[in-house]
Amino acid sequence: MTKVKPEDIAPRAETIAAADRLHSAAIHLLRRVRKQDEASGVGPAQLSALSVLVFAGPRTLGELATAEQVKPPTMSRIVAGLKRSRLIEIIRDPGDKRRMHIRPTAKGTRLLQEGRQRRIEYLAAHLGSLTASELAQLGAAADILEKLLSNWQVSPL
Amino acid sequence: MTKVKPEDIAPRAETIAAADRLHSAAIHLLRRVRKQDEASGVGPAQLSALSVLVFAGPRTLGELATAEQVKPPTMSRIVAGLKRSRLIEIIRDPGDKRRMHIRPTAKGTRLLQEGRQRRIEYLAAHLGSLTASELAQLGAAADILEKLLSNWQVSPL
DNA sequence: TATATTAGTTAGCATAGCTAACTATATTCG
DNA sequence: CGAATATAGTTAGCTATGCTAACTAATATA
Repeated sequence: MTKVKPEDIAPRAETIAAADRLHSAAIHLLRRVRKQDEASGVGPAQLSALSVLVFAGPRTLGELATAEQVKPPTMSRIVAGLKRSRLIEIIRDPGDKRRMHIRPTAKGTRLLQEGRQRRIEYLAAHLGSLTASELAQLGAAADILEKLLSNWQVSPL
Repeated sequence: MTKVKPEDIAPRAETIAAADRLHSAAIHLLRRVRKQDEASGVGPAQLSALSVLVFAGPRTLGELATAEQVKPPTMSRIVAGLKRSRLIEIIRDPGDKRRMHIRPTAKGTRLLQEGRQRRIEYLAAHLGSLTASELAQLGAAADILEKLLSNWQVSPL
């Protein structure tokens, strides 16, 4: 009864197949939904960062970069774009002048929620053709994935 | 007994919730997996186009653009990059000199399969912490999604 | 206080998306 | 047949998003 770590287990055929199909489905799903987001006139990276700010609250630039799995210079430019469009505002940290706290403006919050609305309606219109059981399965899968992703340690390079 | 089209149905709360969680899970999953693909030294758009060529067979540039939901100039550049890296080769159509048939080289096929291997091992190592039941649910969800996506009519603009 | 660390920016490069305008080839129609 | 039209792909030029390297400014530490 030897104990093995996940990384040591040679993936079984079903695992491989599930991983592959999941990957493919995720790519194709996002391609479709992404098109809806274009209507907002804001790029995907900006939209995603804004979404963090709206749903998880204000963050510093570094925190946002970490949350979005992006390097600071990249986030710096994303934030600059959001600021130019007046979707966020920057509050200087009173205690540490190097830091900036970034938070959505009312306009930013509105834009994000409208986008969400649009995306949801689009997706839901298509999910509507599924049976209740299928829909439930998708919801369950999403939950399993999110749970999995939340303790998914990114190996330090 | 009035008949309604999917787009006319106001999405129910569960549908909205499922759509949202699905979208979020897909985004986060792909962010992780994408990192693995970087090891190939080929960008995501090139990798995705190459994958079509390897798994669905040779295609013209226009067909590839359609398959990848991208405009012809974009695909033109993606193909140029793949050619520069000698991952594909171009065969001129004998009957119509405007057309090009694009097919993977042995190197291209190898690179794609190695990438798939790497991605699968990575994903599978993490999926391995799931129970058999959870894994089965993910696989089922992927199938439902792919089925849904395959008859997902993109509304003509 | 001098040094090191941390937060964020700037510059410069590559990929990827778009539209508009182009070339070259095929097709259609008078 | 030949002119007009349609189709396949390319080129040029814009934006957005990713990176690394090198920088500034501020804070923390020795």
